Amino acid sequence: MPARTNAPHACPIRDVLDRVGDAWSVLVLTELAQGPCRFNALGRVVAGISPRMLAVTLRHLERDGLVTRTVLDTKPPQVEYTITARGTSLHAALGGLVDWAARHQVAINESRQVFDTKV
Amino acid sequence: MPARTNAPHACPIRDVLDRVGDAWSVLVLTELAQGPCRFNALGRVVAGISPRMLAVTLRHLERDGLVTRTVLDTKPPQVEYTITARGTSLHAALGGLVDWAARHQVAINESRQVFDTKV
DNA sequence: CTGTATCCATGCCGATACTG
DNA sequence: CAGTATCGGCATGGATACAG
Repeated sequence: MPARTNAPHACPIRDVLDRVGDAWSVLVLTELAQGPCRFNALGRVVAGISPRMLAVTLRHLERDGLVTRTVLDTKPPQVEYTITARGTSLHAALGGLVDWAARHQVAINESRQVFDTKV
Repeated sequence: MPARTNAPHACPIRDVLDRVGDAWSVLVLTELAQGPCRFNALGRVVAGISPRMLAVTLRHLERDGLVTRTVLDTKPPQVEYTITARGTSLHAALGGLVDWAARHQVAINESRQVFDTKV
């Protein structure tokens, strides 16, 4: 039962946590929270992401109704991704966690160092 | 750059999100939020977890100062795990996300069905 | 520009067996 | 009871090449 491979859980909340656990989803969502963005522009801002993972991530976010995908009939064609209200609310909910992380980050690193030197 | 394998990120928040993304960490932390628990008792409650992953997960949580490990000198020796204040606060912060998930879960599933039938 | 298809290295994690 | 050691399958995701 390894996280997101199988899902025999009765707990549907897992779906959402799995999305949050996905590194790229959070980064992309955070980026789109600042305004609409095109594919390659996202690829540049979210450093290190491959086209493949960017496409997969965007597809997931779109499937969950967190972002919308609109094709502009420019030449050459461009695609703009925009965060939805639902996506914005998730980003806000995520903010609570991020705040927690920011507040405890130093203490956690200290704990880790102590733990590592003891072992 | 797959999530938690490498970490060339300047973003330290990732560490925390990685922990949240780990399925077992959240489940174990949630369980311990209800009160102290011993190793095998946890193994029974967190259905499906292997001794290995339970040990790994608990060590991670302990390393981050989210739980404490106390050896009782009983016969046979038992080990009790207890959530710390820091762990409790993380669990609380997690609550915001869980609430969000609960509120949007139905709509998300609808979006997924729509998306899947369109493709 | 915006993706998709394929290949393959990496490493996670379940199973099993064993120790203090 | 509370773990650790080892093995191996398998999903994840990066690299590359290519298509619309």
